[in-house]
Amino acid sequence: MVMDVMQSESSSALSHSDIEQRLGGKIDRVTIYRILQGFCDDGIIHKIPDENGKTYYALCHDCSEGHHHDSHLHFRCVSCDTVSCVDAPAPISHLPAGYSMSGVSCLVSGYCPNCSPDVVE
Amino acid sequence: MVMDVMQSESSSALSHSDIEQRLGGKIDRVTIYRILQGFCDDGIIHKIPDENGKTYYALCHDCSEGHHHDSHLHFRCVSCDTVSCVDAPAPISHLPAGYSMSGVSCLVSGYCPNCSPDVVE
DNA sequence: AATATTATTGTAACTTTGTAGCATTATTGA
DNA sequence: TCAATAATGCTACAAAGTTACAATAATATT
Repeated sequence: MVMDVMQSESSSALSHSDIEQRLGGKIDRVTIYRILQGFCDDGIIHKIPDENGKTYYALCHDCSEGHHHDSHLHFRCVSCDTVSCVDAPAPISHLPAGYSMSGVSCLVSGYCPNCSPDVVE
Repeated sequence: MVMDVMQSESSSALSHSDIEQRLGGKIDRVTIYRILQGFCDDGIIHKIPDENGKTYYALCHDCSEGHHHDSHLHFRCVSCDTVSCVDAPAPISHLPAGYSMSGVSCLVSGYCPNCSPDVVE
């Protein structure tokens, strides 16, 4: 059921309370946490903390069994205020000497295609 | 006093509770929040949410009055578990068509120079 | 089929983080 | 000195997670 909710809104990431609301109390708060935790462990969904520490969860179309990339972009639209996965490569060019990289989590803010000034015209 | 604490540990970012501890109860919890908030507004420190939504605060050496860059890297060392600012440029190369960017917050995980396998040898 | 075992869920309590409101104390200015 | 403004402390509150344990459901075993 949790997966259904997430797929129904596949383009944007949902917070725990979003999911809870959409399930209308049919599944307990704690159970939802556990299920999301499980999905994360299995690499089925991404956990995305925003600038204020609020966390969102999103399915990733690119990520399937075996092929899971942790280091890709997440995007928050400052207009429609949705968070989503963006199909873009790991963005780090090079780090200063001495640093090695094992993962990246990156949240970009701006206008999404729907809310982009061009489109709104 | 809050600034003193942050400068004394200038290389790594501190959480609110870190700061609270180091002040040993001399300043109230809420006041610390307010001071950190103020520093953030003034662009003196950075607010850095980690992968788990826990937020850290860090001085940035590069950022001074007037010259404040929001879009730069933060780094968490998976070994010594410290969070810090990294002197690297805004890392986003290019976004898919339709997206526009106004800000980036990026947290890289890996080994810091101190904990790097080479150094530990 | 009946029972034991294991995994999932629900429930309540608790911790942590952050915020809001208001009284109290410092600071500044006239 | 005394009013006005700002900064601090304190209490209470809300939201987000976690933990522990009881209750249900699902599997397995005989």
